[in-house]
Amino acid sequence: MKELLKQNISSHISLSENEMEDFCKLFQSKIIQKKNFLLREGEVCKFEGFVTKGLFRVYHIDNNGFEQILYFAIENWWITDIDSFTNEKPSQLFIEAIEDSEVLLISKTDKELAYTNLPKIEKLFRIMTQKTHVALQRRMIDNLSKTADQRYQDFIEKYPQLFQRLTNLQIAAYLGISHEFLSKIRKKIASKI
Amino acid sequence: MKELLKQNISSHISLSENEMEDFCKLFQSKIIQKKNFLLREGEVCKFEGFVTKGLFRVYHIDNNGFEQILYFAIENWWITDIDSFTNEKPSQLFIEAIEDSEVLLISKTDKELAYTNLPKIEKLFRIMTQKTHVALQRRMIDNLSKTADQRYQDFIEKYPQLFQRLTNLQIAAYLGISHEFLSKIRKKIASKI
DNA sequence: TTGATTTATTGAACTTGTTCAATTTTTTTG
DNA sequence: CAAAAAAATTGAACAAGTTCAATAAATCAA
Repeated sequence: MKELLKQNISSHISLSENEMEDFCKLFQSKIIQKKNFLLREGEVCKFEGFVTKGLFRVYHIDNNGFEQILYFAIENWWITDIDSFTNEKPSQLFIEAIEDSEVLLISKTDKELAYTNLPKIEKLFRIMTQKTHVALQRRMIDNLSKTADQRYQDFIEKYPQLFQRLTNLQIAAYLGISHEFLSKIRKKIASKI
Repeated sequence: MKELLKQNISSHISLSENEMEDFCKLFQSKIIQKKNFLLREGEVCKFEGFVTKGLFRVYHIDNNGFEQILYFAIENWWITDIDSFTNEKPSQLFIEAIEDSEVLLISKTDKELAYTNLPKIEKLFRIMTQKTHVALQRRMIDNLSKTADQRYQDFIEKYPQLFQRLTNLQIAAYLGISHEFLSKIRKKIASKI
């Protein structure tokens, strides 16, 4: 059941079987039904999670009541509010299950413990944070330089499997546009084929 | 001369005097005159840098020839293309000195060495990457939810000292808007006072 | 210090994206 | 399966931001 997690860790660093076992023991499985929350705004994020089943959206609600989706997380992705988790402050984000889902959670204390016991874990999370940072940097550049139309087509191309599991409302909230405008983009694209 | 660097490191982790000395020895000073480059698109980024004097801009040029500024770095800030540096691939970014500047550079091999010799260095860079990631995440949300007007005013409020050292062209390239539009925003704000 | 270059401002026409409201289509749930 | 809820589409009027071109102001280099 923790096979996917072990596989994911192995793709970043190499651990002995014992080290892997010991580290993975620190994770606890949690089932979250569709439309339920792993985290709500105002709560302190007490976990770092690894999705083994389902799909989550991580979003923020701005002052005008609009939703901005920071990212989605499907199987084999990590999920947390890194700001709230590391600084132990109230989160500004919601993490909601879009499908019936399962996550493996590790608490902050267990993670800190792992850092001290096994420096390779520190390396693991440094590498992971670096990778997500690089991805976000690319998205930042794209958002600054591309039109909504281009960003939509890039999204479909980059995440074809994810795309099929999302509604247009969710994709629009990720792209930072209204769903009506996304609808018009889709129409324009369809007419070109 | 490396006082600022030591101070910066101490704000993230605690090292003994010896550890600090040994680590800081790995950095070499480099002077970069205004309008010169620390890194150009296509080159592999061989360093991680710490700015001790001056001001840099880190930017990308898109397919239409437009500049997007990812971030600025002044004294006490770190600077690198983390994607190019960690994955040893050609950079998509330019790093250019906006003022006569000085940076302390550490090479990839020396940094890797430090990681192995002193796990606390791994922690240092994990913490730093996390912090820049959190900052970028906030900027991402702001870019998705706020108008250019708001983003400009936020920028001035957040980085008042940096703001004074930049041209409006540079600020516009950071905010992701044309400098003409920034000019109009400035006029509107001025008329309200 | 003057000429050259870069930066900033402005206006007009245009494009991209939003808002609101009405309608249709799809999905969910009892 | 039927009713209700959620998602998607469409059009019209509007707002945000761009583009281009002309001019002014500031800075740089000889």
